[in-house]
Amino acid sequence: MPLSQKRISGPVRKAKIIQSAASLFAKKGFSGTKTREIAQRAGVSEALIFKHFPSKEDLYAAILAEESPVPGLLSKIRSLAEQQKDVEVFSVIAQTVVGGAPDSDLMRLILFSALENHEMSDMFFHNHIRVFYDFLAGYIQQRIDDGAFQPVQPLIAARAFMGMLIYHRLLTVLFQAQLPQTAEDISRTFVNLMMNGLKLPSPKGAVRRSGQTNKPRTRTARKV
Amino acid sequence: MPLSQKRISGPVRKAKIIQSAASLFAKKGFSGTKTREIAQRAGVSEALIFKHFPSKEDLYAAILAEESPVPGLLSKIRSLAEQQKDVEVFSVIAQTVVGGAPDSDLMRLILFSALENHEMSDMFFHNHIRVFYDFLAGYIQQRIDDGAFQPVQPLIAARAFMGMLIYHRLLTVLFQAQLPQTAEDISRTFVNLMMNGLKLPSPKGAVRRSGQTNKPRTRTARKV
DNA sequence: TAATATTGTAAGTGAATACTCACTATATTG
DNA sequence: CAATATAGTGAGTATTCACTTACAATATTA
Repeated sequence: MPLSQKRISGPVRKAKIIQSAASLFAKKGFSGTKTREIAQRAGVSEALIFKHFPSKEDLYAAILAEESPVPGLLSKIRSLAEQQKDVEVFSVIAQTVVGGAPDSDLMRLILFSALENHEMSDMFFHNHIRVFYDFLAGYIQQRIDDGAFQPVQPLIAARAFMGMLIYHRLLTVLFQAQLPQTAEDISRTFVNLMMNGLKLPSPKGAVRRSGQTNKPRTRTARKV
Repeated sequence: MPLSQKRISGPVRKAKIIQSAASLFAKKGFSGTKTREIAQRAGVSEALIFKHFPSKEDLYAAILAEESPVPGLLSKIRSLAEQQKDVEVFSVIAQTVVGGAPDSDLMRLILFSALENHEMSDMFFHNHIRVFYDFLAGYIQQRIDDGAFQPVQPLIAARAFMGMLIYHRLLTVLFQAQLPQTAEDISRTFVNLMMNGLKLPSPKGAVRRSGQTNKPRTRTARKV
C-alpha cells in the first residue's frame, strides 16, 4: 500500500462531488451553477462528474435526497411532549430554529429548489416539513382537548409558530437582517408570545374567539 | 392616423417588455430566463430588447425597481394606528397578506433576487420591508408605553407577527400548501394569537417575562 | 416632399455550457 | 505476472446564450 495513493475510491469521490456541488447549488441555484465550477471545487475533471452522475439534473436530485434536518428535532421534542411540558416543547423548537437550523446552505437549497420547482422539492415538503406540522398540530390539539390551550385551529397555530421562527431565519439568511438581541432572548420572546397567545382567556374578560367553536372537532385529514 | 398602426411607441413597448420579462424572471429566476423567451413573449425581436436595455442585468434591475406593495398598506393602517385600534391594525395587515399580497409573482421575484443576491434585493429590503417594520415596531412600542401591551421587544414582536403571515404566504406560493379554512378565518386566528400574546398578563397569575425589563428603554437605532 | 428621427429586424458572433470520446494510469485478482 | 476492473483525464462537439451589426420600415417635421 503506497503512502500517497494516487486514486481515491469511487464512493468517496462521489461524496466529495456531492458536497462541492451542494454548496454551489446553495449559493447560485441550479441554472446558476456550472459543472466546470463543481469539478474545480471537487478537484476533479469535469468528465468524472459524468462518470458518477448521468446528468447535472441527477446530481442535483442526489443532493436534495440526502439532506434532512427534521427527524433529529422531532425525536428531541417527542418525550417533552409526552410529559406535556408546553413551554419546553416550544422552547426547544424555537431555540433550534433561531439557533441556526436548518443551516444557511440547506435553507437556500430548499428555497432554490422550491422556486425552480424541482420535483424533489415537493418530496421534501411532504416527507419532512409536513411530518413536523402534523406532529406539532397534533400536540396543540391534544392540549386543547386537555383544556390547557384555547380552542384554535391547531394547524393554523402550528403554522403561526413555525412562521415566526422560519421567517426570522429567512431574514437572517437572505438579508443578513440580524436583530440586536441574543438568539436566546429572541426565542424566549417568540415562545412567550405564543404561549400567551394560546393560553385560555381569563374567565372574566371575554376575548374574541377565532373562527372555531368549542366542541371537539372531528379530525379530518390534515393539510399543512 | 392609420387604423392599424404598424409601430408602437417606445415607452409602451418598453413597458410590454418589462411586463413579459417580470413574469418570466418570477417563474425561472435570472439565470433561468433567456432573453429569447422574453422577446418571444413580448412579441418582438431579441434585438429590440437591447435597444431598450443595455443588458439583461439592466432589464432585471428595472423590474425590481418598479415593484412595491408596501406603501399602499402603510397608508391604510396609519389612520387606524392613530386611533389606537389595535385589533383593526393587525387585522388589516393580516387580511392583506393572507388575502394574497404580495402576489405570487412578486414574492417569487423578491425571493429569487435575494437568493441570487442581486444588489437590488438589498435596496428592496431597506426601502420597503424595513420601513414597514419600523412603523409596526414603533406602534407596538407606543402601545407598550401606553400600558396596553406587555413589554416585549417591539422589533421581535413585529417580526413574529409578520412571520406568521409571510410564512403562510410562502407555503402557499412555493408548495401550494393551502389550509382548509377561509382566508378570513386564518387571518382572524393569527390576529387572535398575536393580540392574546401581546396582552398584559392577568394581574394574579404571574407569567414568565421575556428578556426585557419593564423600564422604558432608550431608543437606539433599530434593526429589523 | 425631403430630411431626419424613431421603431424595428434578420442574421450573425464569440464565448460558454452540458456532455462525450478516446484514451491513460492505477489498482485488484486469478 | 497477466488479465481485468476501476479511477481518471484532455480534448473535443453540438448547442445555446447574451449581445451586435447592418440595414429596412415607418413616422415626424422643416
